[in-house]
Amino acid sequence: MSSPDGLWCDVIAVVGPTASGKSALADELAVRLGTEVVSADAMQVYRRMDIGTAKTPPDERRVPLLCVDVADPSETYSVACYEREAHACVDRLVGEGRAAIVCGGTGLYVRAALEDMDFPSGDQTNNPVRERYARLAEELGPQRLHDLLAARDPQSAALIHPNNTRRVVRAFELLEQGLSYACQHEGLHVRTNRHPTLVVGLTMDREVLYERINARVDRMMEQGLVDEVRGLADEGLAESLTSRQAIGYREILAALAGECTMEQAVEDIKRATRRYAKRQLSWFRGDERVVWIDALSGDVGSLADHVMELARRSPGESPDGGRG
RNA sequence: GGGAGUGUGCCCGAGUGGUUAAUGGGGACGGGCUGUAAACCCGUUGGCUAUGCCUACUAAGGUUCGAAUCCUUACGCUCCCA
Repeated sequence: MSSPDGLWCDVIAVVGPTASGKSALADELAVRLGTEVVSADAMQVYRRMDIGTAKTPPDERRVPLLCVDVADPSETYSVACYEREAHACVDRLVGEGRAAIVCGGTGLYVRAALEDMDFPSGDQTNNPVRERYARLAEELGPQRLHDLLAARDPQSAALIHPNNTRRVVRAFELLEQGLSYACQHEGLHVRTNRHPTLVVGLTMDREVLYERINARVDRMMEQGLVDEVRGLADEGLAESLTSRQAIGYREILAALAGECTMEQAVEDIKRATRRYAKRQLSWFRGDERVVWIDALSGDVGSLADHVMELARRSPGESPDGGRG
């Protein structure tokens, strides 16, 4: 294989919870390897959502940041769209004999970038079928909708908790396309990399992480998060299906609508971010490919040294690396 | 100084003599996840040498077969009159 710069891998993924320093490390790695960074973040795909998504400002990027600013906040983006774009970016870099640096905290997007997810083709996220079942869910209530699914597709129903209406609706949507949620669920845990990949996970002491999150939210406020949200609200963010669900945006939106004080909104953002970090940790802990390194063990430079060492070792000697 | 309240698990807050280790909410922790994923959903949350035991509703006594629930005192907090 091409293995650039004496590396055993073609892709280096940097994952971990928010505020753990992924972006800086990815940027450093990309500089050293003369390559580019592919973002794996579900919210950074949106244009003009910069401060709240902690997008590295263009003038601070030393290498191109891909898969960022590819959608309008009014659009409803999805993993399937992301997968296509991410694969194109990764393949281009690898094709040029360069290692692709994938960096992000959205677990599902990371998988989409690294693996072939094979999402069934079909309608957009926003579609009449989904809307119809969503409405039905409201009429019947979660339990009865789930009962309905159980009658038509017991295997899928068994996999989805009755309260998880979103998934139940999605199962119906697949059913309409002649597919079963249960079928695609099979082999869910088999992770097959498209290219030889090193996945590095950044962790740190939970308390320190939370302090960093709090500080980062305060910084976002100083940088003008409220103005950013206000601007987006003027162009209809509040109606958007996906982007208004972003942490930081929905809370400020609520405050702007007079539902709570701005002070309360800031607290809500911090808490939501903490929880998000926890979920991210939970997701990545379940990924056996991840080689964890302590983000507090050194500065960006030494962390990059560490990663380079892992990437140069042959897969056989590395603790976990080469699988897939 | 006098009077009236109140004190519950990490926090808030129900419970006013008996299926009570104690409803509920928050927080925290853990988990799930294949087209909204920063979303959506679930579980745990006194301790243990655990099919049972111990410690628990400010503290110490008391009443009772039995108390977080009733009584006494102490301490803390709140309010009212001075």
